[in-house]
Amino acid sequence: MVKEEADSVDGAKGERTVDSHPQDRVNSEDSRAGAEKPNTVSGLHSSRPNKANRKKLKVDWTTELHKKFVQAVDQLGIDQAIPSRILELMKVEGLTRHNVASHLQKYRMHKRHLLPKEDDRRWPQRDQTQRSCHPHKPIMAFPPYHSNPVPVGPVYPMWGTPHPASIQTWGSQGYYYPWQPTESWQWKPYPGVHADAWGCPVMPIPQGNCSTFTQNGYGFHCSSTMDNRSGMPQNSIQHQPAEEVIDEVVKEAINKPWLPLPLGLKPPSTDSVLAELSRQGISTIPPRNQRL
DNA sequence: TCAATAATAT
DNA sequence: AATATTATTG
Repeated sequence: MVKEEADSVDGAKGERTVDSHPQDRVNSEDSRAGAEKPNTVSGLHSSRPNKANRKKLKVDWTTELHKKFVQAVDQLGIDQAIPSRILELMKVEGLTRHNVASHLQKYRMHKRHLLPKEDDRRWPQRDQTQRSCHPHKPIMAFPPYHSNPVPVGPVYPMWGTPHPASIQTWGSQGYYYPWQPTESWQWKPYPGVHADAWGCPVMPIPQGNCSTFTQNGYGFHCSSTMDNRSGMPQNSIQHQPAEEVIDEVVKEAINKPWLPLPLGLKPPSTDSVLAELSRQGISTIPPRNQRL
């Protein structure tokens, strides 16, 4: 049992391709995936595959699952981002509060760690199915005055990002998530959100790109200054910014709507934003609380 | 063995 | 609910 990754039908990928499963299977019992799946669950005794054994099976936090998780957290906002609520919002059968709590823990930890620090290069992605939306890895351009005139002040505590309610946003309207889409985390910047929604990089990178590229002032380290005694190909990013870089920028922009967009990013149209929201099942913009 | 990740305990 | 600890896995 252990992981329940198996059931991808196609066999093309070990992982499932798209969520498409409104209700994930958290530990599928299907041991049929080929003689494998040794019963790790010792306590599992044949009989009803149903609920009897759903105790020890591990939840595989696939991207899809995680996506839901993140979305739930997003919706709830940091105030309500509590395991039980998250659980509800996710509506994943079989998932327990504990599962969520555990994941939340990890989630928070990671955020804490890689946020205040330099690049928040996301976690390793375990599913490369839907890679970034930039097939050709265009390069991002940055304003020269990049030294960030914006007194972005303190680094936000990560989980408690301020609610820049009064700040002008990209869209013509002043709208955007009150609690802000704090997800600099996910493997995919925004699942299902396409380039059009968030803007596409359009310009080649200037040469002076070595320093920082995030609006915060921190960014990727200049590889030329690093001692690569190991002779690693680390300078690769210099000439060809990985999608990570792009992701980085996009995320940065998403996370800090109140900052000016970096050159090369076009703001999403209000329409696309709304469309995306409704796509995600959000037809109404929650003012603040979801609580009752 | 070790690191990562989820489960379980406090 | 949050955090700490333990267990499992690769």
